[in-house]
Order: sequence, then structure tokens, then C-alpha cells
Amino acid sequence: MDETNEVLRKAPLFEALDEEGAAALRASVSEVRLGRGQTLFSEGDEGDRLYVILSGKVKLTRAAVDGRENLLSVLGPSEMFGELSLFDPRPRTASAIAVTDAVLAGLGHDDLRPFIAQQPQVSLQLLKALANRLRRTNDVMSDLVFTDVPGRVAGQLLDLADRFGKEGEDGLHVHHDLTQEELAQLVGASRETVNKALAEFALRGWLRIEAKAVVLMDVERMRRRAR
Amino acid sequence: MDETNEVLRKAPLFEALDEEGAAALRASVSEVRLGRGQTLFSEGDEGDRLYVILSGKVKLTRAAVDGRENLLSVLGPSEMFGELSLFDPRPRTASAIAVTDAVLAGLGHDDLRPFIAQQPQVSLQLLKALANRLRRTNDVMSDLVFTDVPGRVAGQLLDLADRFGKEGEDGLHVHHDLTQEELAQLVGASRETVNKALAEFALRGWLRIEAKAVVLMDVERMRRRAR
DNA sequence: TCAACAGTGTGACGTATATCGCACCCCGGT
DNA sequence: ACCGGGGTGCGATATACGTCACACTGTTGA
Repeated sequence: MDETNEVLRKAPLFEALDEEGAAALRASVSEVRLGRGQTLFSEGDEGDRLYVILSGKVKLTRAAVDGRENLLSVLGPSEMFGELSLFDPRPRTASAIAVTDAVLAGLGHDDLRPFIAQQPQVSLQLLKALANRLRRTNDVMSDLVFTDVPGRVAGQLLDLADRFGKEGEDGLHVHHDLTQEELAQLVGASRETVNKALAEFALRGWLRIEAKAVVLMDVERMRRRAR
Repeated sequence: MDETNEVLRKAPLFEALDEEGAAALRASVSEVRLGRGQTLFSEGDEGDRLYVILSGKVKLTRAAVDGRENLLSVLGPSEMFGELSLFDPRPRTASAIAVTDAVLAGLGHDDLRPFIAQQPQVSLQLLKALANRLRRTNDVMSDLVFTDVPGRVAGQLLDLADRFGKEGEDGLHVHHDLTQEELAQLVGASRETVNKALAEFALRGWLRIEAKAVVLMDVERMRRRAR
């Protein structure tokens, strides 16, 4: 539970609180452990909990009637999800599935409510988080309209690099933990097209493909290709 | 200024306040009048004001480098926009342009801040509004991925019908005030394709096309076509 | 140790949709 | 009254991408 506190401290929601408040909030946190591929909740479920990722990665997905899937986002440590149901008590509109083994902190609506009422910083922090998410989502939307598949793949890889990238000898290692199928669902394209785009980038020497990871070797060119 | 108060009273942000608070907030409101086609603010501008539409319609647009445009949304009376910059003080990420003559109430960051601190209902209301927007935006994103252009057009018309529709003798009148070009930008498609989709719907007797409006005559079929 | 299977790589083909081209029509301004 | 331009209707052509098909590889686990 020590690393729990460690990561929670960095989560925006807790950062806003004084030591006392943070301790009180932590007390009502429940820990959840998920194995790779395990579902935390599904579209349509009732839900009144918000989660902060302590370790691992989680994907948020939506399914069409015919079974096709679409990834809304992939989240990593210290990131938050499931807040929508707190302010808008309707069934979940996406499923949450662990991409890797993961540990989460779960926080109920009722536990959080008093903090919203008494500590304006908390609501402000939540508002910031939502505003940010909305901006990002709008960006993704514009990309879907304006940019072709290779461009979206490049953009998505750069985004993943920002969040999960580690600088190395031979380039920027992005261990995204996604299959190409999942990457395809994330950019709204078919697995095959994404595969071909990746192959093309590799051929040009812009990146190297590894298992569930890529190594970016020419970030500048990737950036130009994305827009 | 009487109708101003009338519409403001209905706006979610004000609904949450007691009479006293609402009066105080209204006092710091500034009124803005826009002519059709006039720009309120542009992508990249600094901005620390939020707007509530009192009358008329406003579109939020983003432009690609090559000049193509994409409509994020079209908003009508009592709807709010520009809040993102309040919690996340970065330049505006979209332009706001009047689709019809319009009157807006503008509210500065600094005017609103004390209310967020002291009246938790206000932040709660804002959180609800943002959560709702996020859900809608995610819906639109899924549509872009899953649904073909005619489907998206049908869906968008139904959405506009919900917000601007008026039941009439001969069907549900949706006076959206958009050119087909704008409608196309709203669903992320070309003007021509949207035109053909509309023509197809009209041919089947599902709707009638009027100047900057449509009359939905078979909502059920439209709804089935959308998903 | 091998079977089974999930994930990946790549070509052939079909199709939705963008792009281009043009004709028409309505409406507002001179 | 008429001209001009923005908005619309619609066919011909080009193309990016999805779908299908199959072969290859690596990993898991019996």
C-alpha cells in the first residue's frame, strides 16, 4: 500500500488537497487488481465509481452492434477514468479492460461528494481534467476528419510516446502494450491498413517495430507526417 | 434586457443558483450582438470568457492547415460554450461564428471564480455540463468510425431535431439554419455526398428539404438508418 | 515437443466517398 | 429588371481504405 500512496500523491485529483484531506480521501479508496485482458466494467453497467490507475494500462472501448470495437483511449499510471458517471448518473458508455496486469484505486461517488462541496480545489481539478479530456477528444475528432490513416497512426504513436516513451540509445522507446489490432481500433482503421502504415514508416527508417512497442528514430519526420 | 434574464434563467449554469446568487452573477454579464457570419473569436485567440446564447445560433469550427473546416457543434439558445478556457487557460482551440444573427451573454473568468469557490452547485453544474459534452463528443467519434455518411447525416438531423425541432402538421420541422456545406463539415464529409444522402432520403419520403431546414416525415426510419 | 492459436505481414479486389465538372436556381443588390 | 454570386443538384472519374485470403512467426501450454 506504500506504492499506492506514492502514485496517488501524483494524481491530479489528490495533488489539490492538503495533507489532511488527502489522507481522508485515501482512506475510502479501495484497491482493485486486474489481470491482462480482464474487464473492469462494461458498456451499459451501472457505475458510480471513479478509478485512478496505480500501475499498468487500461483501455476504454466501445462496441458497435455488429461487434466491431473502437478504443476511446489507453490510460496509464496516475491517469483517471470513469468520472463521467459521477456527475451524470447514467449507465457506463464504454467498457474498461486491462491491457496489461494493472492495479487501480477505486473511489465511490459518495466518498467524493463531501470533498466537492467543501474543497473547491477538488472540483476545480476535476473541471481541469474534464476540460483537458474534451480538448483531446476534439483533437482526435479533427484528426478523424482531416487526416489519412498513416497520419493518424503517426499522430497516435507520438501521443503514446509523450505518455509512455523512454529515451534510449537508439531512439525513443514506446512500449504501448497494444496489439496492432488494438492500435487500429484506436485510430479507427483496419488492422491491415495500420500494419502497412507501420511497415512503410519502418522502411523509411522512421521507426523500428518491436513486440507491442515501437522505437521512434525520426520523431521530426513522424511529426510532419501526422499533420 | 428582460428576455436576457428570461433565457439566462433557463441556462443550467444559473438554474443552480439561488435568486440572490443569480442576480449577482447576472450583474457581471456583458451582452454581445453578432450579425450572421460574424466571428466572435478565432482559433488561437487568448480567451477567458464563457458565453451563453440568448438568441440565434453559433457554430464552433476548426480549420486544417489547407483551409478545410470541421464543425465541432452548432449551439442554440440557453446553450453554453467557451468554458474550456476557464479551467485550462490556453488559447482557444476553435473559432466561434454566428450562423444567424445572435445575442450572447459573456461572462469572464474572474466573475465566475468566486461562485465556483463558494457555491458548490455551480461547479457541480459545470461538471455535469462538461461530462455531458464529453459523452456526446465520444458518441460523435464512434459515429465517425462506425457509421457511413448517410448514417451520420441521419443521426445529425435527429440530433438537431431534438434541439431545434418543432412538431408541425406535415412532420417535424427542423430549422437548422445550416447550408449543406456546413452540414457536411458537421458530419465530416463532402458537400456533394451529403447532398446525395439528403436527396436519397427525400426520394424515399423520409423527409422534405427546405431552405436551411428539413421536415422529418418518417423519424422511425431515419433513426434506424442512423445506427 | 509439438499442437494450437494469437498476432503479424502482404497481395488482390471491391467500394464508399472525395474530387472535379458543370448546370441550375434563387435571392439580394444596383 | 437584371446581373452576380452563393447555394444546390447530380453525373463521371479517381483513390484510399476496408475486406478477404493466405502464409509466416512466435508463444503458450498440454
